[in-house]
Amino acid sequence: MAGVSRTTVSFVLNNLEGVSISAGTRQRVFDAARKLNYHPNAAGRKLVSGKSNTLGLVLCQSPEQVFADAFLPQVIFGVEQAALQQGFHVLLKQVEPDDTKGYARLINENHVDGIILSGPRQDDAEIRRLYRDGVPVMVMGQLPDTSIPSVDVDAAAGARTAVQHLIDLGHRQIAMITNAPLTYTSAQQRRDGYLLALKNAGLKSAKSYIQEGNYTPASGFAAMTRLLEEAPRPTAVFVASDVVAMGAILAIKRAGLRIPGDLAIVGFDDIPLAEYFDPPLTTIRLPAFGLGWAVGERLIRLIQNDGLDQNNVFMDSELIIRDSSGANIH
Amino acid sequence: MAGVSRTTVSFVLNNLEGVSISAGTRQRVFDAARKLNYHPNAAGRKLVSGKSNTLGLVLCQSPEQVFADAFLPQVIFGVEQAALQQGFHVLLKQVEPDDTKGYARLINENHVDGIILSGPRQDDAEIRRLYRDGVPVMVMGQLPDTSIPSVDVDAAAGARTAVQHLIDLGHRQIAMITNAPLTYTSAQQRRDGYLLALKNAGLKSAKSYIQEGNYTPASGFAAMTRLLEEAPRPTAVFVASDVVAMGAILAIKRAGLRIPGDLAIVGFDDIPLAEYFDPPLTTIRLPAFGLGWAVGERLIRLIQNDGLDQNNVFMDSELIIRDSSGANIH
DNA sequence: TATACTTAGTAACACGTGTTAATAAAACCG
DNA sequence: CGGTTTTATTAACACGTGTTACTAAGTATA
Repeated sequence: MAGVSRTTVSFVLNNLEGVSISAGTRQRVFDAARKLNYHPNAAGRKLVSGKSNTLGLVLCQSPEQVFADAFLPQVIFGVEQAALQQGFHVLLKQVEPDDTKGYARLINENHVDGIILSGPRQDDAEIRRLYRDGVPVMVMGQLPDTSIPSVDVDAAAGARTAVQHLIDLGHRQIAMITNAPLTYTSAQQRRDGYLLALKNAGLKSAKSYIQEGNYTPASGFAAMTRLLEEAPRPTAVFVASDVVAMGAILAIKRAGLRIPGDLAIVGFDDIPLAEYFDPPLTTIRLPAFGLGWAVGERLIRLIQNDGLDQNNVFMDSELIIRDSSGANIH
Repeated sequence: MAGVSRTTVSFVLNNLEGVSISAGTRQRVFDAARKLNYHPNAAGRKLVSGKSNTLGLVLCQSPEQVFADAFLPQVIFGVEQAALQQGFHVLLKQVEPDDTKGYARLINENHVDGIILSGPRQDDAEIRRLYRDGVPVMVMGQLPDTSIPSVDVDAAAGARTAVQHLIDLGHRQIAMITNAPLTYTSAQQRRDGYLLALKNAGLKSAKSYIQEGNYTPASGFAAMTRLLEEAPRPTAVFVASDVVAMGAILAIKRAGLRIPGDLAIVGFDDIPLAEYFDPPLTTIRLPAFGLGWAVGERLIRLIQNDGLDQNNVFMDSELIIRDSSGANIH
């Protein structure tokens, strides 16, 4: 329609440097493209370039985990934003935690240029294979014994801060409820921060003072019920998940005890509702959006072969002091 | 490597019917494919077939909306599952609410075969254009004055049930806090259900008894504070969002009133935490996962040119009776 | 045995793009 | 004016697949 070859059209529309096209021709191409409502076909581009301009966001969490994970949307949006900024798309893929190999297809069949793995199992062999084969890969969370680049919240430091806060308030009998079974790294890290804070303060930690939660309020209720039967009863509890803390708080109230008077609570995550708990929850705020953004942005750098300044990034969390820890009561 | 042509390979691996290939050849092809770790290239397929086997999931919600939307992950997972079952992928795309045309590119450039639009603006012109052009499109929610196929919760019916529940408990002064500004369809529907329940019971509805929320607990706190100053003070409030209800509940407690003794509350959504509110929240449970599943499954049918049994689907919600409405107190 | 039909396989085209090497025309230089 | 460089444009190939039309050989039928 513009009276030129396909090649010329390609040159003009891609605004290629080092090729000279007269202004008149250029304009004719633009006009024709507009008139024909022309849009370059992605499949054609992908085929010839070998690039898909797409990030694979693989979620390994089980459905229960996800439903309880109040800030997964923020993480996803962070990835989206980072991708958008570089003209990338985001392909979402959920895989059952035990379904290894479910996502390798994305790479093998060239659907995506790289993969973000959220919440992988410790023994996930597929991600290691992809990494070894030179596939651009980022992990959200941590994988031991590998040099796979990752972005994670410095959960241990956050947990340590949370517990230190309780220690500073004078508590000596501090228990903990984990966010998940200790087979999960994120649960281990938070417990390690708890233990470290106790150790630094010269406090002892009893095994029975650590109860396991599993993402749900119900598990928090059960765990707290067990803790209330401990002797001596703890005067403060670090609950490594706000959602789990919600259940724990209900257990405390049902037992007729008061927060923070009888029992101080510090949570973890700072979900949007935490501020509206009764009492408002002292907790650790996670940079959920920033986490997603960072992991997306770094994966794109890997894809484009720009180097990473550091292989493993740990993002800082922030102590948000509200009423449940008793710090605001004078 | 198998000593046959590409054509034969294609026939064998796609298991094409109506073509006869000897068992020996077939096996040689399989063996070679395995040995070479062969995976068909998606770009090549898409190019020749014109199909991308991908659904575009477009989220129009603003970030604040999304962060507060506790069951967005469930919806997304529902779509994922439906897609997975038919061998489709899901491409996620967030667009600013005012950024029309942001997602048409997905179709124009053939990234996706169809689009699911979640939470569109009422005046979204782009979706109407796509629909008119014959693009497979599904809307989550509702769009007035169109015949675009949609899946939605029957929010009006749910709201009506919630309010009827309060009426059945003997309440006559029933106020409402909306989940969002009334410019949003979902807010309108829930309000309409509220009004209908009142009307059917022969009750009058005062304008000042309807206060607006905007997805956040903070807005619920503010709205409830206004309601508490009304004379006569309502004896029950229907809050059209559990998250907003969380803020409303805090306002009630701050005012020294008791739930449900002084003020009964019914929420909407049944977020995972609703059961652990203090008091546990009577609310309307939405089939979030089912919603996502239905919209995904129907979009695929549209893409494959199977007809839809009905153009607009309304899914039922369910009244979950807990303590906040006072029904369990005898 | 001549004919028709089935079986097994392939050559050739098409999809829509990016890129390299080549060509023709124009401009510059001595 | 002959030769060299620059400018504007294109022909031809490549990417990896699905599909149609065709061939050749084998097998049943009359």
